[in-house]
Amino acid sequence: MVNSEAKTPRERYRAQVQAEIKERAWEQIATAGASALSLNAIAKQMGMSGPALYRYFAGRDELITELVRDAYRSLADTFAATVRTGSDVTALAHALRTWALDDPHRYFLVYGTPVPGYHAPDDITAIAREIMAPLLDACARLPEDRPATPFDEYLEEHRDWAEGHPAPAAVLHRALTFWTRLHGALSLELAGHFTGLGFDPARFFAAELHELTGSPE
Amino acid sequence: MVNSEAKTPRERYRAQVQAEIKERAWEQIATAGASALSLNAIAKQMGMSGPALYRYFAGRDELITELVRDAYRSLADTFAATVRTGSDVTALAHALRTWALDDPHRYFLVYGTPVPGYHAPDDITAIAREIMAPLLDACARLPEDRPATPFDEYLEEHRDWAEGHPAPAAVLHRALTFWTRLHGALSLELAGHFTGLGFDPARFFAAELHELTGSPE
DNA sequence: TCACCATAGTTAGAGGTTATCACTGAAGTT
DNA sequence: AACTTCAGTGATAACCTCTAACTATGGTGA
Repeated sequence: MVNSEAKTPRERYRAQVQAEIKERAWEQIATAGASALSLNAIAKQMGMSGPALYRYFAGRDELITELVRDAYRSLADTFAATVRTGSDVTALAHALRTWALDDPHRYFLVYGTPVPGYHAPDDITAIAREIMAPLLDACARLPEDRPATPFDEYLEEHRDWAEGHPAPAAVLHRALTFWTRLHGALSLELAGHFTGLGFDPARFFAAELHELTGSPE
Repeated sequence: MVNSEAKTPRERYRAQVQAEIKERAWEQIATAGASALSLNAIAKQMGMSGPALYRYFAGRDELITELVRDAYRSLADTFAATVRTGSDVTALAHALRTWALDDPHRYFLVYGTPVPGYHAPDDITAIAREIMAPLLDACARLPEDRPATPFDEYLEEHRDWAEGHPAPAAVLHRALTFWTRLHGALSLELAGHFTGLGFDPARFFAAELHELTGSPE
């Protein structure tokens, strides 16, 4: 998070303050959500006046964009670290769930309700695809024991997003459903739509995962 | 939406103003999202000063709660109307998608990122369950051609949320996955996570639906 | 018809926010 | 030692929510 490559003392100071701002911002987001993020409050917490923060971030939007970027980055790193241990798609799913439960607001910063005027910068969409890569790899290692569906064929002709990944369309399809189904279960759980329903969200998540991989529960 | 049952002229006027406030609020939400909803701006649009709105809503939170309630109500009515025509689970799914695409912000008001301090009143959770009923009915009419899973058995012992619905656990499971999977596909589509990926979200939605019902694509 | 009163809408203001501006003072550089 | 760069300041504008006190008006009971 902190750029320790900085040479001059000024750059190091700047990087450190910038990092502390982000840290406070994450605390605020974790407790009250992104919409309640207040530059003023952060400044006050850090013992300086409001406008001082504008030396470090052009405004609230830029700070949030930075946080969104960090959130994406964090998930991408988590996935990369998981796959580096030779883990399968199940481990990836649990890594996702752990990452999400670890800080639900961070999850919603990535996959939650979009801000209307906002469009993610290119480097963020690049990280989004970087997240996809380990998922595709893991899905490619799964046994292909399912009959090809019409959507598989369609996907074969619309596989731009795989960016040259050699996996067959059935694998792409599996990765896609992995993403959307686990997001469906996870986001509703995190948003509290399962509370009071009497069943354990973890078990439902596991059930969805098992149906995804085809392995017995 | 408008309470035309009002007796006195004052009540009718009041109901009408209240309805117009909500209408303007929906416009604002549609263009700038719920977080950008401004009572002041609504008042100015309606040609009156800010504090006047407090005669109609106790505050911003109450207005948003009302809008959330209306959104739930709208979805429940849409489902009820769909099921009244003797439609199956497929029609229900398309009704959901149409309803969501019709006003994405309304969808996110119901199923999107939760507001941190906010807890839905009882009558809203009641509508949420009211939404579940037609879905359970439709799923019960589907042929049961799948082997029972361990999660089915687990669900049999945790079926409080079905509220006395006679459907077997397999049906509950199906309704649950219907909900979460379609939400997963839909919410990612609405949030723009599929843009630039090259495939048609409608086709993916259809593919998920077909896998859900077991019918050929 | 007239007086009354409940209520819609007003202005003023407290306290919060983002953000810009001109300025000060200190740190690093030459 | 002089100079330049830049972090942080207070003042200010323009918003926001929400409260309080006041005015004006339309419906209603005597």
